[in-house]
Parts: sequence; C-alpha cells; structure tokens
Amino acid sequence: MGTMGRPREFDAEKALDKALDVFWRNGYEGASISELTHAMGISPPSLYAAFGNKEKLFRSALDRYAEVRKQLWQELMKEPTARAMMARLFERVIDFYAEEGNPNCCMLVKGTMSSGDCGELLAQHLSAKRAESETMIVERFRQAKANNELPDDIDPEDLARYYMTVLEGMSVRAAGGADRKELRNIADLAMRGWPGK
Amino acid sequence: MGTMGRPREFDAEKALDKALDVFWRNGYEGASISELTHAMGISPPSLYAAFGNKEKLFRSALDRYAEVRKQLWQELMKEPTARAMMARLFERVIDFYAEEGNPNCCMLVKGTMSSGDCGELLAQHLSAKRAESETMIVERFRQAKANNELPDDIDPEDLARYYMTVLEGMSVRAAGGADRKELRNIADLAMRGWPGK
DNA sequence: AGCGTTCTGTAACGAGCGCTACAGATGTAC
DNA sequence: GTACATCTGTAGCGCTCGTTACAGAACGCT
Repeated sequence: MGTMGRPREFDAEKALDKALDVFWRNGYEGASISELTHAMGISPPSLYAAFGNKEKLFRSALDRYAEVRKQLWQELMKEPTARAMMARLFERVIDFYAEEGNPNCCMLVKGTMSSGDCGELLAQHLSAKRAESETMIVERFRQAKANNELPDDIDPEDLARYYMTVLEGMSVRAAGGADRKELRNIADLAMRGWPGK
Repeated sequence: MGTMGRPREFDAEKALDKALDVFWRNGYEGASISELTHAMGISPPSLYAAFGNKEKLFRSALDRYAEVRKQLWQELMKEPTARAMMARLFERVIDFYAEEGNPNCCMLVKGTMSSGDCGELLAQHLSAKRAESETMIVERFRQAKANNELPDDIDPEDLARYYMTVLEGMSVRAAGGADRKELRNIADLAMRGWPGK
C-alpha cells in the first residue's frame, strides 16, 4: 500500500516552520487558522489533514522549536568550565533575542504566560519543554561540582533554576523592547554573581 | 447640572477591581466581555457607558494594579540599606506570587508577553508601568551609592535592571507552577550575588 | 479504462466575539 | 405633571473564530 491516493502538494516540514513563526510571534490564541493557512500556503482542510487541529499543530511547532533550541544548547555544554558555559549561553541567548528576524522572546516563556485557559494540557507540555533545557544545565552543574568548580553549599539544581530564571527574565525584557546593550548588562551582572568558593 | 438622569446602580471601583481580577487571570485577549460583565455584575451597556470599551477598561484596570503595587513597594524603599530593601522586596514578591487567591504572576509581565498584536499602544502602556517600578529601585540604588553601599564600578541603573529581570523571571516561574520554596531559592541566590565592595 | 484512495479548494457551519439600538426605568429641573 | 437626561436589561448587529461537508482533481492498483 503505502502511497495511495493523490500526493500532498506542499512540504509539511516547511509548512510547520511557517506555522512555528506565526505561533512564536502571536502566541497560541493570537494565531488564527486563517493567518496560519496563509503563512503556510495551504488551505484549512490540508492543515487539518496533515496536523490534526490547531492545538496539535501548536504542539508540533513547539516540539520543533524545542528541538532546535536543545541542539544549540547541547554544543555549549562542552565548554571546559560551567562558568564559561554559562557565559557563552548568555551570549547565545542575547543574540537570539536581539536577532532582527525573530520575535524578541522565548517561545516557551511567551506560551507559559499567555496560555491562560487555552488548555491545562498545553501548559504541561510547555512546562515539560522548559524542564528539558533546565535539566541540561543541572547536569552540567553537577559535573562542575564534581570537578570542584562550585562551593560546597551550592546545590546544582538551585543554581540551574536561578540562571534559567535570569534567562526567562531576559526574555521578558527583550519582549518589552530591551536592546542588546541592556541584555548584555544583565548578563554581566548575573555572571558577576557567580558563586565563588 | 451635575447629577442628572438615572444614577448608576453599581460601584464603579468595585466593578473595576473585579475586571482587574479577570484580566489578571486571563490576559487581555483571553478575557471576554461576557466574562467581564458577569464578574462585574453589570450588563454590557453599563460597562461601555462607564469605561468606554474593552481596551480602556483594561488600561484602567492596569492603572489600578500599578497603583497598588507602587504603594506596596514605596514602603520598602525606606529600609536602611539598599540590600535590605532588595531582600524584603523579594520576600514580598514571593508572598505575592505564592498567594492562593492571586493569579501566580505579575500582571505587567503577563500583559507584556501576551499583548501580541492587540495594540502597540497597549504594549507602550505596559512598558511605562514597568518602568515606573524600575525607576523606584534605580533611585534607591543611587541613594545607596551615595552612601557608599555599592562598589564604584556598579551602575545603579544596571543593577536595578538586573534585579527587575530576576523578579520578572520569577513571575514566569511562578506562572509555570513554581512553589514558594523554589522562589525562595532563586531569591537567595540573587541576594548572594549582591555586588560586594 | 475503471476503481478506490487521498489531497485540493470553495464555501459554509455553529459558536463566540466586541459592541450597540432600542425601549423601559429612574432620577433631576421646571 | 411634563420634559429631559441618564442608566438599565434584552436582544441582536456584523464579524471572525475553529472546524468540516462537499465536489472535483490527481495519484496507484487491477
């Protein structure tokens, strides 16, 4: 069997990327089907046949966003020290938020704040995605502690949560119009507070 | 002239407080007129006669939110040192975010992330409100620097922006389900990074 | 060729949105 | 009392939302 019937005339992955862009910019509720179909270059029935419905499409877009982000972060974990890793992560994130083409925010943060009542399950999905990134940092910090890079009274989980919080705060600032310089100042002060032995 | 015609049968301030609660919990787009009127205990025409339209109602609710918040913060500025002020501010904000009845977030942060295309002017209004709070901290830090509480190479504006960012990040975490203990850990690490001389 | 399967666009569904026309109710001014 | 001004609820406006019925088009299979 396999490929029976009329084949689809659009690239599902490219269409998903377009949908991701719309969701990222407007949030879940702010993105309408008509705007999505227009950006994706397909008609509503094609969208529903390929992605189920609006919520499933959002989840797919979210998975794609998280996947790309995870891949970018993964590289940084190889930095020789946890401190260097964190400094580079700040740089990366600043570039990401300040980049012209992008919406100036993290999609996961935006989704968390604007999910509202649009589905408790959706909020859980978002929470899980954020936790994935945080876990990467936790593990890097555990490794750092084993290497004696961190004071004894610092819990890797707490420290990871703290720096994730700063990053999430920076996303709010960026969405509010903060420029590259302001973001860099924030990152500098965060790194200045790095726990000394 | 003055009071001609039939007098209104509801308390406009109490109705505004109810509207604030709905907007706070659901955001601007997520709050429907029917939900608002139901919570406020009035009918749509009364709402429009008293508050203009949905956007103006939101702005009024926002002003009220910011006013209360500003008043709470103002007290803390009297703390003897900037460091003590900041520590107390963290406590206050944690209580605020962890309080049962409240939505677990800052309305200004939520509004900033979920405004989307619902009006550029609205985003500016939100931005101005956030700036007001930040200015309070900047001035307290300026005063602290004059008192030699802060290192020479620390700019009060930068430091205020940094701590505001942490607070905004904490709002994101709280919205994502963080409990009091997690928030306290974040605040502790932020205060641990307080710039030493 | 003919059939079954799947994709395509058009066009529309019911529901909810923000908002308001309207008529009745309730106050002041004369 | 009569006239005017304002608030009140009902009922509905036009619109957009997410979603789908439907008919036609494009493929593999026999």
